[in-house]
Amino acid sequence: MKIGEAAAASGCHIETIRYYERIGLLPRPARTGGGYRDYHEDDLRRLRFTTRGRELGFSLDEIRSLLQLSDDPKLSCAEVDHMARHHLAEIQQRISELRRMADELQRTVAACGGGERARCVILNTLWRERPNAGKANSPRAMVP
Amino acid sequence: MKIGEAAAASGCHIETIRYYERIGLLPRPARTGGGYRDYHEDDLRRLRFTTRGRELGFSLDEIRSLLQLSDDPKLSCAEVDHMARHHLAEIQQRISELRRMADELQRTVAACGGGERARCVILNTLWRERPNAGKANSPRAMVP
DNA sequence: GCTGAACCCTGTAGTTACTACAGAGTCAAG
DNA sequence: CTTGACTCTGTAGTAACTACAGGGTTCAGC
Repeated sequence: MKIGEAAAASGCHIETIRYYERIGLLPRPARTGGGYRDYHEDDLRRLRFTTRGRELGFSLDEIRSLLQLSDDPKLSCAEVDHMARHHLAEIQQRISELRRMADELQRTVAACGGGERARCVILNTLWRERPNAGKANSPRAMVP
Repeated sequence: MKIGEAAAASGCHIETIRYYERIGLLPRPARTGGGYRDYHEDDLRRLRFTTRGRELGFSLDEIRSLLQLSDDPKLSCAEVDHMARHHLAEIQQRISELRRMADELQRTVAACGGGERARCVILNTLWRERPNAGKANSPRAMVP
């Protein structure tokens, strides 16, 4: 099957498939006489594994590891399990970070309400001092 | 004040401040005789506005717009309000997407439980066909 | 046999928001 | 006058794609 069909079957773009091949996530497929990529069932399975992993938020590096682990005949489930748990923890972290943002935004837009105040509540929030200044990014220490 | 102090006072890295200046988000500050950047209270306020905006998840382009709107004497609160609501909606979108991931990951790691099965439950999930294949990325249509 | 549309190829450059150097200059203390 | 901490410019790297430019291939229809 040609790359366009593989793209349609996997739900990702043609360029993405070529990108995955370029970075070595997918093996180089067979070629037709005219130089077109020719995907077989196995290539497609591997591609689907990748897109599925992306849908679960895994990075391409993590997916690369998962594929290697999966290829291993004496598969260690524990390692996969550890990766998944670690990844889940990261996602939960991101969720709580986003929720913090959403909560604060919600409060400010509720206070503003689209009205015509002298000074916008939202902008005031941004100009105001932060409650926990200097802790967000852990910048390098200043000696002087 | 020097850039290192500004970094400490704003909670972001020195390189980040220079980056903001380079892309025109912050105005070029005064310079000392030796060529060092010399930040004043106003520069710091603007920098803090930016880091605060980042904490709320706004993109640098959005922050640029917010700064312009804020500089406008006949400030239109409605526009700021619209931006904030739009941004909030995007964040909520991302939260629900992450929650979808977290839910599915949670189910699989719960089913696996770190045991030594013949075939890992997590990997099985990845190898399995997706329930809604081909819809995730809206790839370009295939005519043939 | 020829044309045109639809598909495919390689290679490169752009995106976001930084981060990490290299190689040099400045400044204050000892 | 040296040393160490700080700063400067400029460039290149990161993740995961996306978007071309400039060509080649395939095939249906005439």
